[in-house]
Amino acid sequence: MKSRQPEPAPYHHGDLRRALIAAALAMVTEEQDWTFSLREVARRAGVSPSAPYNHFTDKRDLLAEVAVSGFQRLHDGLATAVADLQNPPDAFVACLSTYVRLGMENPALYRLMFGPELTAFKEAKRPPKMVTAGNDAKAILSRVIGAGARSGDFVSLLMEDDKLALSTFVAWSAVHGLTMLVIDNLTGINVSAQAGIEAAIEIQLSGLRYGASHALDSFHQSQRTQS
Amino acid sequence: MKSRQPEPAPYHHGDLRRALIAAALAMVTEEQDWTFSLREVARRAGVSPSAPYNHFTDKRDLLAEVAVSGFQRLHDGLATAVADLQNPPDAFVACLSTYVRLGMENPALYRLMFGPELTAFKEAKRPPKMVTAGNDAKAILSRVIGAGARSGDFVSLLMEDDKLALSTFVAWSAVHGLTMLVIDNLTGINVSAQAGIEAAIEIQLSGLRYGASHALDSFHQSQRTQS
DNA sequence: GCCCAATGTTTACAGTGCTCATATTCGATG
DNA sequence: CATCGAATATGAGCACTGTAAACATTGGGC
Repeated sequence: MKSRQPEPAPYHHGDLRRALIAAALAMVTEEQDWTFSLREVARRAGVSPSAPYNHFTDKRDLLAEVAVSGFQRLHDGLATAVADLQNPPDAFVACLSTYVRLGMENPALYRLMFGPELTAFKEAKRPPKMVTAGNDAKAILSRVIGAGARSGDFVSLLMEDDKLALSTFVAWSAVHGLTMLVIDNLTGINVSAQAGIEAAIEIQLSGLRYGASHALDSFHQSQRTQS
Repeated sequence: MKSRQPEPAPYHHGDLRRALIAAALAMVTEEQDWTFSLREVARRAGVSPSAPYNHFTDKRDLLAEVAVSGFQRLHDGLATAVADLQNPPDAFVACLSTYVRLGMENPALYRLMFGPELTAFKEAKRPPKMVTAGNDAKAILSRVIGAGARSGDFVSLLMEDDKLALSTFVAWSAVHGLTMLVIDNLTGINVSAQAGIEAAIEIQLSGLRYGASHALDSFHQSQRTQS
């Protein structure tokens, strides 16, 4: 009996690669865990246990692709968050809070993106796709900080490229650690997490406004002496 | 031959529990990975594959114990780092840089301590031993910040308990994120990592000195209105 | 129409975490 | 000192895993 639907599930699935990534992403999201078996992903996509090996070398390879879509989601979220904000400090705050919010919405995906499974074990290099996807997201934050420097909201020192990169790195690492501690329930403060998060973001903002000058300057010097 | 240590002689084939923890810790350190099999740990300790189950309910349970010793190592490292420093800002910087250094020295152990495997998957609660071990380490940082507030090096607002807790949380999350990005090779800055780390720490210090006032104040307000 | 490469299936293997019944030993008790 | 129970170690075994290899089925270019 022929199916009336356009896809009669033939021998060749058609677009298996994408289907497997989608299935794995869904499973990570639903179970908040990626210890499921590759066989189960295949089952969910309706193919045999070893079919995925035609499209991915590893289970890791599949999960890396899931992580890439996580980075894309992060990038898009940040982009829309700052789209309508002309004021750089506002955009900066929006950036950071969006970042934390996305992490809280799907902790397992966030952990997959930054966790050790795909990151830095042994000699295994982190898949380049993940690197560029992450850089794309980070670039948004960097642009916001740069705009703030030019507008005079942040210290003007940040207009220099290397200082901007350093400052972005610092802000990124701060919000990264913040997100990690929050989704790992390690805040250790007995107040509304939201209030704590907002305060933490404010402190980062203060750093860009006033406090960073001395630190960036000493960085400048250390770079000269060390070369 | 009686053991010289005060520890009462354990049981019949040796002190297996401790031996297994030590073996696992050594393997994590050597291989920078904890995907080894529980059977291999047992092999290394010279016992049968299922012997560990008399002392640990899970492989996770064993790894949790390894993480606990990691936290103890962190605690001891921080304690000795700040031991001889009377000046709070110096102690603060020593704290943070020691933290990052320890993380870099044994990335796999650090990732095990904070990683998702033992942390927050599903309903599995993080082992209480790990929680207290982590809190012990954090307490050192908190004491340093408190001392700085009383000495006048940091904003005096931090003498209040809740502000101190929040501020500790912020500093902790910042250095946590910093360490993570560094050991994951995600810094994205093309300068000496050491210089970047020092600058990042300086920026955190600036926050405590000057910039935190406004943020902590708004936190104060938000806490009142939300309660 | 035919052939090849791409894609999917089946079978198989070594290794895993973990359970359970069994064997061994230790330390307290009679 | 003999004995007994609890603690501890062993071995076989189960369900499952990731992955490889040989085979089957297809679609697109000649």
